[in-house]
Amino acid sequence: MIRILIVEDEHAISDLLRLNLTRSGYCCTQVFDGMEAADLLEEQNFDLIILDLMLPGLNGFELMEYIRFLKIPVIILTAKSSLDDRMKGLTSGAEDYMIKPFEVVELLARVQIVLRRYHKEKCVLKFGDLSVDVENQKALKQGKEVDLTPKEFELLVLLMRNQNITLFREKIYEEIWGVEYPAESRTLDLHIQRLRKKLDLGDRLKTIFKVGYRLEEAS
Amino acid sequence: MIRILIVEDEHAISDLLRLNLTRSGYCCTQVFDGMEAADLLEEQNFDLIILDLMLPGLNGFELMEYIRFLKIPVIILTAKSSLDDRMKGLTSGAEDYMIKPFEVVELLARVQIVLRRYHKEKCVLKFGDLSVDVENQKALKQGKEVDLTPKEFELLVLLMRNQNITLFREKIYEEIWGVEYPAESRTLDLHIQRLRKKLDLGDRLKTIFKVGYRLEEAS
DNA sequence: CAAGGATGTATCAAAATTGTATCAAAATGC
DNA sequence: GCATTTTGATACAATTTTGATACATCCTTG
Repeated sequence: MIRILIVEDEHAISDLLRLNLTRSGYCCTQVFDGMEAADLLEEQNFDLIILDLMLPGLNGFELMEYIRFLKIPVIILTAKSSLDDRMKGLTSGAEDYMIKPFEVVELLARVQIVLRRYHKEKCVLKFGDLSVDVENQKALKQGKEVDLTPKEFELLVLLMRNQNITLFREKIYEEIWGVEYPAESRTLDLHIQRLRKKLDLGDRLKTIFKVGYRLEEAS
Repeated sequence: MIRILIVEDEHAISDLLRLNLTRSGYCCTQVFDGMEAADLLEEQNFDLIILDLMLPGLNGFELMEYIRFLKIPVIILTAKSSLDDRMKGLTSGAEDYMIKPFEVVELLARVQIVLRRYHKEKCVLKFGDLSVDVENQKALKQGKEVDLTPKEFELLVLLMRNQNITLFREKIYEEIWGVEYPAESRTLDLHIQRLRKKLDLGDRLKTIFKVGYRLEEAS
């Protein structure tokens, strides 16, 4: 799920944004001044920020500095008049900007390209303290990279894509090894063990006796 | 010198563009219909194209298809009315668009970000104690120049432009050697080794077993 | 609860992949 | 044309991955 933070003091505009972005499948959080934004950014992670430069409380540009440090892409909203602001906004690290009043379709389009540019739409799978960047063949546990072999990685991705779903041994074997499951082989069990060990999965990677395996949060 | 192709049938607008872009130090070429544009693209190379979608002769979208094939970034110009066109333009591969009538300052800003995104502007890449001046084919380690051969340099630039991103062997090979990766070739490995040695990259240039390589700060 | 099948675990060797050294061909400069 | 540099090939070493085996342990069923 892609998370967008809307930093805008005019409630009408903020709600308009939220409505449309939510409808497009994004997960939105609204804040109405710069301090709130800074606080929230401390504790939560966002994929994109939509920022009105004319904010009460904190100066928009100071906030930009902080956001740049976090490396989160920003689309700036700015009043029609001030071209100077626009230039400043761009050079201070914004990914894009829109001039108020703006067309909603245009906003959605810009959100889309900014996200594409940041490869955020490419999927990062999450499960508890694990996150798996499929594109980059990276598995992170609590933010730290864990070295996985290609087979282990494939298996993990398969499991993560099917959280809370029981995967049959035969199904897994065919997906990963591409051939039918040789009944006596212990290969699959082995790789499951290796994943459990490397990622400390314990019984969050459940064994379904005689059937297969399932990844689910410990209850 | 950065070369921009302006494809616009209204002479007044075309000239306005040329005037401002030239003043900003870009090298501009003007054409006034799609056929001319296609012909010129056959024989010359450009860094950016500014394209009016409403063209006589060739359909703008057909031209887009061709441009996408050339991998040249495009900023689309479109009449205020047609929002549909804008959407189509974006999805057919444009990097950005502007609605006529537009502010010249805004255009310059967009040209700037699109070029930056495409790494066409003069840039010095940095990674730890390395900095690479792409224009001048110079690689510096702790400020001191390191002699790299052309192939080594190309490879380094590719890696530096994709820090923290896993580059697949096939992808690297195609980028640098321009042909499909011959499965048994050890050439790529060799050049990686040479870079590691010359630049003392150790395992900051990570091997992703069976997948490729990735440049990232040691954790 | 005991038997028997299924899974967990440790160890090891084969296979695959990558690292390294050396050398010759190709390109470049003088 | 010759010397030098760059590039890629080859052979072999080192490393990593993978699957097999053996045995321990666990689960299910009667």
